[in-house]
Formats: sequence, C-alpha cells, structure tokens
Amino acid sequence: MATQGEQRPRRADAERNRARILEAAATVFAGSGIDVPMSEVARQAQVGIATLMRNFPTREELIEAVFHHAMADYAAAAAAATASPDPWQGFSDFIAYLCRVQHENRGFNQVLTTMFPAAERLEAQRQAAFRDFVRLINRAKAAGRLRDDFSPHDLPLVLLATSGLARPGDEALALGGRRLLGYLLQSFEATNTGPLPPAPEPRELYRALEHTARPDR
Amino acid sequence: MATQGEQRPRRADAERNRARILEAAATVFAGSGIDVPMSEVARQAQVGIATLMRNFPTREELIEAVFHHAMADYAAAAAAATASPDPWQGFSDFIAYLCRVQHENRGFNQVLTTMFPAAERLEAQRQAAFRDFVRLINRAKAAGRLRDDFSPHDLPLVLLATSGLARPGDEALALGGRRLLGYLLQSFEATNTGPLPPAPEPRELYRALEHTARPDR
DNA sequence: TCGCAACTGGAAGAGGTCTTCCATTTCTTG
DNA sequence: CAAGAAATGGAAGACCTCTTCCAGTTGCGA
Repeated sequence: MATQGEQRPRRADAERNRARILEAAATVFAGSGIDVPMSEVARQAQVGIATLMRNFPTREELIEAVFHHAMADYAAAAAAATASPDPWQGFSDFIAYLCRVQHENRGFNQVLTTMFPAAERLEAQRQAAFRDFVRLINRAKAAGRLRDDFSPHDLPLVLLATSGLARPGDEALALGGRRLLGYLLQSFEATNTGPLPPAPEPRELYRALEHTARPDR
Repeated sequence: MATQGEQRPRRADAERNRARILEAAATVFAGSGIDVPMSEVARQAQVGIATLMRNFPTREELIEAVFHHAMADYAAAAAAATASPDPWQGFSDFIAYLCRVQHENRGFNQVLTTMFPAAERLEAQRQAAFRDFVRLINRAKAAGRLRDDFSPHDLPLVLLATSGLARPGDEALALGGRRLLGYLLQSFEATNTGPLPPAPEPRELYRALEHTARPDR
C-alpha cells in the first residue's frame, strides 16, 4: 500500500499461501465448525502451523477472513428478499435460505448465531442484512401477511432454534430443520393473534451471543 | 449382593465419596454442561481423580448416574401432564416444563437432546416419558386442540430448537426461549391447518442424536 | 547473478485432559 | 488392637492444542 515508509508488497508465494489457508479454512470450518484445531486447517492448506499463525494470529481473525464473504452473501440475500414484489414470499424465502446455509455450513451456522464484536467487517455486513430485514418485515406487515407483534429481534431466536438441527451431511436433521421452520413460519403469519411472551431486551440478547474464547461460557 | 463368593459390601468411606462425586457432578454439569474436565468434578467433590475414575470409568457412566434421576422426573412430568383433565393445558405445561429445565440445567439440556444407547436406565426413563407423551398428544388431538399432523417425533425438534437458547444464568436467553416456545405452541394449535414439510424418519433422527465421544461429530 | 529481506515450518515449550500406577492410608473384622 | 483388604490420590505418562523460536529456504530487486 502506498504510504509513507512504503512497505514492500507481499511476496507472491506468501499471497498464494494465504489464499490456500483461506480456502482450506473455508472447507474445514464448513464441515467441522469453527473450533477445529488450527493444525487441521494448516494440514489442509499444506502450510506449517507457524505460517498459518503468522497470517492469522487469532482464530477470530481467520473466522472473519473466511466468513465475511458469506456474510456479504447473507446481506445480499436479505436485500433481494426485501426487494421481492411479494414481501411475505420474500420473508419466507429468506428464512428458508438461512436454514439451508446453516445446514450446509457448520461454521457459518455458528457465525450466524454468534457475535464477533472485534470482527468489524463481518459485523458491518450482519448489520446491513439486519437493516434490510427490518424493511422486509415492515413490508410484510403492511401487506397483512406477517403478524404485527413479530419483532426483528426474533431473527436470532429463529437462527438459534434452527441452529440445533444444522449439521452438514445429516439428512434427517435437515428434514427436521425444515419441518421446524414450517411450524415457525405458520406461527409468524398474521392469522395468529394469540399473545406472545415478551421478547428479551435486544442489547442483552446480543451480548449473550458474543463470542468468547471458551465455548462453554 | 448375595451371590456365590459374596463380595464384601463397600466401605462406608467409599460410599460417602461416591455420593459426593455424584453431588459434585450434578452441580458442575448443571452449570457448565457435560463436557467439563473430570478434574473439575473431582475438585468439587474433594476426591482424587483416580477415585472419580474408579467409581465412574467413563464420562457416560457418570452422566447416567447423575441424570437418570432427572430423567425420572422428566418421565413423572410427562405422566402428570398426560393425566391432566385438560389435555391441551397438560401439553402446554409439559413443553413449558421442558424449556424451564433445559434453561436451569445445562447438562440436562444436553442430555435431553442426546441419546446415550449404552445408558440403559436413562434411556428407559426417556422412553417411558415418550410413551406418555404419545398418549398426551392423542388426547390433545381428540380434544380438538392440537393439530392433527403434529407428530410425537416433533418433540426432539422442539427440544433442539429451545436447546440453543438454554444457558443457565442468562435471563435474556431465557426470555428468548420462552418467546420461541410461545411461537411454537401457537403453531401446534389445531387452528393451524397449513401443510408442513415432512418429518424425518424417527430412527434416522434418533441415530443422529446419539452421543459420540467427539462433540463436533 | 547475488545480496538480503521476507518467508517458511518443524519442533520445543507450555498448558490442558485423561489414564493408570503404586506407595500410603483407612476401614473393617476377628 | 492388629492384620489385611479396600480404598485413596498425587503424579507420571500419553496425547492434544496453541505459541513462538530460529535455522534454513525462497523470492525479489538491483
């Protein structure tokens, strides 16, 4: 980059290694989740562990590098759904899309249900998706299809609900996830007017979903 | 036990240690889940790691010893719900009970969403609960309150859905879990007649939920 | 083509988790 | 009270995961 005290551009072999690490991490995270040993990513990328660590000093940096594209796709799907002529169809399709990507990519499933405050690019995309989702919800309500008491902050509840059934390669769980989604979508329809328990305070909910180094916290 | 070559009954101090291990495990599992280091259980029980290992050679044996009582309570709750004069109320109360115990006990939450084929006592209780649950469903349907296409095998889907929001001590997630449950219960009502995606084959679903030594499988 | 800086990666070290040994302790019975 | 068996638990050993060192390799620019 052209700055005062201009650094030498990275070596070509170093750029190739970095690209291979990202590709390997995408594959390994998709199949096994974001908590796999870093040695597994290094092995798949055919680099040394030190090379991986030098390129991505923390697991969270690797996660952001891998998933900010997927999160951009997620934001694009939200935008497309919001632009749908039929807002309820757009809403249903968007929720179904979420369920599908959660199931196909274990790592992204975890990322969708976890906040990474330090991963600014990732969180910016998530927030962009959320803003469109709010517009989509308002349009679906205005169309009289989505129940009025549905909150945009119910989205993480849906993601957490379907998350438990998302496991790549397991068709029974995939069917289960779609069925669960079927139930939920029916309950989101405007024809349901029964009272609902109150929603959690969004800030507290999102704080509960923040990534910690220890998965059991 | 009175057998040929009758063994000496266990020493009193050994029985006290075993009881302390079970109590410690119950506490530690409830707060941190069933994957905590065994050293943590031993520390809380104030015994050596070897003493813990000799009493419970595998983590799964400890899990069964700890949770078969909770699973018996679960079976009792199912029986009580089934005996309720109002079957829909019984059904709703039973589901709400599940959500509550999932939230209060992280370990039991995991046990409710995981099969342990080798833990026969545990699985016998779970199956007893399930048989009552089937009766409860049939009564709620006969009363015209529960939708006809609700399957007993939807129960694990509910458990998995609410599982993702069950984390002891986090009130925001507890509220979220109750709200999610509110949505689901409304979709279970007989007034919802929209078509649902098919259910997974129960045997395949339960196989997918079997406990493996590696949590990421 | 060569000098030199960027880059590499195997391995040592640290810390964690589980398993098992065995010297020591404790409990029970006569 | 003593003998002897049951029981104990700290620690060594094995394995896993991450961090970082540094000798060696490679790429780039003059």
